[in-house]
Amino acid sequence: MQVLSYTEENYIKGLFQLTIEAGDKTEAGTNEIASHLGIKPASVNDMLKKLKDKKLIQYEKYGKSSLTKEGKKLAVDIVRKHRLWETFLFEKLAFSWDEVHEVAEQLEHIQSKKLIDKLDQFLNYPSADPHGDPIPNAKGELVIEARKSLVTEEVGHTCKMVGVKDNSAAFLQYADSLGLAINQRIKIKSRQAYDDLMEIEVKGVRNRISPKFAEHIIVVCNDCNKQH
Amino acid sequence: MQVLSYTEENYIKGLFQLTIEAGDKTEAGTNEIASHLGIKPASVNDMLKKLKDKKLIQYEKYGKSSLTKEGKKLAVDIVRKHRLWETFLFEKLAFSWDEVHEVAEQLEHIQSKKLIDKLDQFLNYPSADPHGDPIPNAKGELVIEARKSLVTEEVGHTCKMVGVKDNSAAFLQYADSLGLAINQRIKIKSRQAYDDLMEIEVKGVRNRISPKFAEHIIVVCNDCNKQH
DNA sequence: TATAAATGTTAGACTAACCTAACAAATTTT
DNA sequence: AAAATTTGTTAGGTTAGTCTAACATTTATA
Ligand SMILES: [Mn+2]
Ligand SMILES: [Mn+2]
Ligand SMILES: [Mn+2]
Ligand SMILES: [Mn+2]
Repeated sequence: MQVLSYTEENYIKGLFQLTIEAGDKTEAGTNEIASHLGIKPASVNDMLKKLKDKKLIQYEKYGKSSLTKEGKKLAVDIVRKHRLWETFLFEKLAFSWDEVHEVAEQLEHIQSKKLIDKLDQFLNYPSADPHGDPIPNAKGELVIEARKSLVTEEVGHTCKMVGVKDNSAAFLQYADSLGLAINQRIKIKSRQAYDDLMEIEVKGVRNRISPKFAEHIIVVCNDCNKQH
Repeated sequence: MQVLSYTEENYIKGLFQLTIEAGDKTEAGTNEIASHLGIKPASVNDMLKKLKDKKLIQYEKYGKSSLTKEGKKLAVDIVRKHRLWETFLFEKLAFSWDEVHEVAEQLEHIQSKKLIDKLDQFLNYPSADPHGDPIPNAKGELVIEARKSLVTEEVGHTCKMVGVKDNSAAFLQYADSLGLAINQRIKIKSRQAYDDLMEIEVKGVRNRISPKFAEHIIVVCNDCNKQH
């Protein structure tokens, strides 16, 4: 397994997030990758050629890009490191939910297999990071449960929050203020037909939230599964 | 306080090690810095000009280099991070003595004041790393005790090991095999006049060691201090 | 003190990772 | 199907950090 540069790692991880992890797509375009990484399309184009040469992605001129098996393996490994570090920061160093991501962006690039395996052990092999995202195991296996967005949840159902789609501090702080956290139960009380505002109940407290906000809360719902 | 690149940090740290930390010098030459960092003198020369522009070092053409106050502050901070991470790896993740340095070389460059302060707290504000080297506090204060090399120790004295001067795995493993570790008491039994081999006693076991080896073991000695 | 050796500098080149500006292809809209 | 828009590529530059080869200065030695 080849060793990538800091920058190459970020491209591979970005492509993973845009395809496999997004769930609904298997490939991503040059401009899309560029805006995701905050880099100009011309620069991305250069890197795509390089990653193709290294057999980490599939790419043809004017076509979309996708990870090869090897590329995916490397990407999952970076995601594993990122989430284990976030868990460490949250659980052991008392970082708050919205502070862990930025530091993990740096820590995810530390190269030491032993370090990450020992960290995993130290944290008692966690299955999810502080945002509820699943942590791949040492073999690179990623268990993706049946998840959905809160915005699609039905009135009357009670679901459990398992993650977020937005990691910005603004979003996370807003979520906090509503009592929302990983593993928090959420009951959908009503949905206003006119503007789609949802009324939710969290720890006995009711609040109304926008579809834009609800869109970014990921939940699992037993009620949905029952009456499938 | 300016933010340095990964590379600039390594130069500043290297110069710190060659001057202030070596104890016996206040400045270092271009070739000396080059061989310490494993970089060619021509490249070092470029960087010295750049660091001078940033007011981190004093340097004149054909002269030696030394850290400015600002440069020293930055260097001490990197050393603090390096040693806190080594302590973390050793104490919390069960890394062995000779494995921590390599990984800490990467971790020392992570940029987050909060991270390092929290780590310090998590480790209960340690004063020395696994090799016995002092850890600067959050204010950048570095307590340097009166230390000496084992090779200069007198026969009959009992001293305490507090550090090493060589961090290579070969050296550290050799030290381990002799029962040597931080805070380990060492008694000097004799010194052979012909070849300067020293006989030491560690945990009741006697061994003979070369001056080359003894040179790299750092000790503090109460017996020496008594008869000042 | 003249010469040799060691030390330090400069010039020119290279790579990785980025950029802007101009252009080309593909897709969408009219 | 033509035009407009979006998407992607190319050419040519820049910067940081490295190198080699040639040259200059300082220091040590004969
Ligand atoms: Mn994250
Ligand atoms: Mn990253
Ligand atoms: Mn070290
Ligand atoms: Mn370093």
